[in-house]
Amino acid sequence: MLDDRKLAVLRAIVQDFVSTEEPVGSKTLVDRHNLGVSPATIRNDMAVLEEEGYIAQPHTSAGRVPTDKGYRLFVDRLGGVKPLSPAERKAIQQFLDCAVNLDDVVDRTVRLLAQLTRQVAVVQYPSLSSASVRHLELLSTGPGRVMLVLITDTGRVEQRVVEVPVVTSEELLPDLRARLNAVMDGKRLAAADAAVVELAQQMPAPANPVDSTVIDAVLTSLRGMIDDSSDQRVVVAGAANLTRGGHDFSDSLGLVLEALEEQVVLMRLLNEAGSPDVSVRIGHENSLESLAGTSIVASGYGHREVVARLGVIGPTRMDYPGTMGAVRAVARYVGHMLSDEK
Amino acid sequence: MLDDRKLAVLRAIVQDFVSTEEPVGSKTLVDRHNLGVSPATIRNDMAVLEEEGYIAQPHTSAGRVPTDKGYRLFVDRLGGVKPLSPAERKAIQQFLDCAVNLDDVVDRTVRLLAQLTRQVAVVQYPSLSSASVRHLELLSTGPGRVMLVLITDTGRVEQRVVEVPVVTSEELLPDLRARLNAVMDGKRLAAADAAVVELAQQMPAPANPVDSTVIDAVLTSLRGMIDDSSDQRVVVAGAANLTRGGHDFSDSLGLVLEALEEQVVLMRLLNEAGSPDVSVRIGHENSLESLAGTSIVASGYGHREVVARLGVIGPTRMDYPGTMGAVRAVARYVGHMLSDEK
DNA sequence: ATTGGCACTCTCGCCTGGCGAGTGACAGTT
DNA sequence: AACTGTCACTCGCCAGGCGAGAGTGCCAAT
Repeated sequence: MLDDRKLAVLRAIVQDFVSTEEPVGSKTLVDRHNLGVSPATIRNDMAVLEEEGYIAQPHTSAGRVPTDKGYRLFVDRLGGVKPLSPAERKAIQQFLDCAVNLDDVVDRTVRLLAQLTRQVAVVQYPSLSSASVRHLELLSTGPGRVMLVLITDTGRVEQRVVEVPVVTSEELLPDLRARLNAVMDGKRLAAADAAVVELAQQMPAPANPVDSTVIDAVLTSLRGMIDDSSDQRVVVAGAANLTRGGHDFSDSLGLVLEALEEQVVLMRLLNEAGSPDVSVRIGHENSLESLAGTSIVASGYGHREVVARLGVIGPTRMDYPGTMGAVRAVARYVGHMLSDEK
Repeated sequence: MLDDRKLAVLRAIVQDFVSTEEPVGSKTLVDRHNLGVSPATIRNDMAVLEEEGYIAQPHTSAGRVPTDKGYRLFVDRLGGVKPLSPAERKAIQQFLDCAVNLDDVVDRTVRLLAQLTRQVAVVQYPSLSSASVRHLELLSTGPGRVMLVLITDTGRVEQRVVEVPVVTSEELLPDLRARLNAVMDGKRLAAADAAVVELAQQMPAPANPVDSTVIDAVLTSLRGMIDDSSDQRVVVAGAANLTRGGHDFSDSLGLVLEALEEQVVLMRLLNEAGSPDVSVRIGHENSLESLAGTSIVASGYGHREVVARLGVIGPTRMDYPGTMGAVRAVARYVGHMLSDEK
């Protein structure tokens, strides 16, 4: 149905349209790429491609433009992934190596990705639920107040303050802390929650009845914290890049900006393609109406297993090979990062 | 020089222009506001106002538009501050009361402010340097690794991991922690830094020579953390609001978005007007070239003293009284919030 | 000081016609 | 059977011209 030349034509159309941002006609096509045939032949091929729905013309007697379906074919079979230059790789490494914090890692990653791809970058924090507990700390931060600090092996720190009824006895908190760490340490968060429940039942009845309510308060808050912090965070950078380039979707720009501020929406978009490797969703393929004109290139990242996802959002007319290369490279480096830095 | 009527005319021009977004002429002016005079009189007044630089016309024979100077006069002497409706106040309170975290407070505040003013909201985290130390925790998170967790009375938590040469002796960390807390507790961060230095000198020479390097590593990292974390963070929300309204500065939109992603820039903008109360910077009054078309309404917030600032950024053509009212109200509520919640 | 009238100057929207890019169809060539 | 050259045709885009409308500045009158 589609012979090699037709595929070559489609590839050429995509490449030209991406770089010039203008509908591309048969003449300019043969001029720029040296396909060994005449414009007329190309026109016939283009007619077929249009019939099959891979390209379309914005209006009669304008050049052709790839459709979502056309981009999809391009990404799957024609474009490939363009690896980064050694210089770029080095720059990535140097930039990320300076990070001291988990926050810092994420922050640098998202900026880097935005700059590298010149598009909007989105990075999800390493999920807590797939992380395991490294330490739990209980601090008395004032009369009647206890602060819980939970530290995971991905370097994330979560804190919460609990109001407890009264001043507790001296040894209560250290004791509770020791017990909790004993059962939670090294466990996955989901498992840790179960461990807390179990511990609550096995706890010896405390000497002081007030202590019992304190323990109760702390444990419920802790469970709340575990539960609550599985809703993950994402950070965004490079929104200004949306204004670059032919303001082809200038009216939908507001809608896109709105979507970028909705954590849950971004989360869903990132996770829609579950593949741990780099994946692409083009135009209408993603579920959000307001993002019909945009594509999302995403990838999981992590050390041994995928702990979260990152990606970029840009117009469907984007440089897929380059973007995919950048996303893949950054995802890998961040993965390494997480293994040794924290 | 400017009699009462001329001021009234200026006020009317500002109000009309803000609501209609179109240059306002003498006729429509007398129609909408019932100044008891004829258009011709208004024209004379407008000529004077223009001569003085309070208004300008985009082109001959179009209506008049307020200049930055005109807005300034309006804000200082004519507009006043429009208090929020009781319903709005209640909504603010309810929305903010749900916050559990410092992060949560800031997050909710910035969203609230964006929604209330329908503009871009900016909230600065309570500064660490004006905060005081509530607790310092040292945790061993693995062989050769120590995590520092610093908690301030504003509820902020800062952490950092230190690589130490070898496994430390059992009592070293608890001992060090006790000493550090003893000298730092309750101190302002700036003072705490000095206290750490002093402590370093007074420390008895440890039994084990390796311990000495550990102590060194921890203390330098701690000082780095104190120093480092005085660079504050800001969060932004409502960027989508920039696209609302007549795309009068559509070309500069990209520049504004870029500015919004630069933490340092935002910080400077917020702090430019040092007044603890609500302050306004109009158009070219703020130092950034790319924000020439925008105004910034900001205010300090905090419980007893100003711990940080918040504000909104919008087009110079904005509803100043309403915006100022919203900013003031939110700043106050967040102040209350900080006093008791954390 | 205020007013009504009048001439003037702009911008904006609309229509127009010419231009050029690009196509589809068809007949000719290899 | 596939490719090529050609030609008529269709549109969108870009001045240029025209009229309407809005608003001003000035001046004489009250």
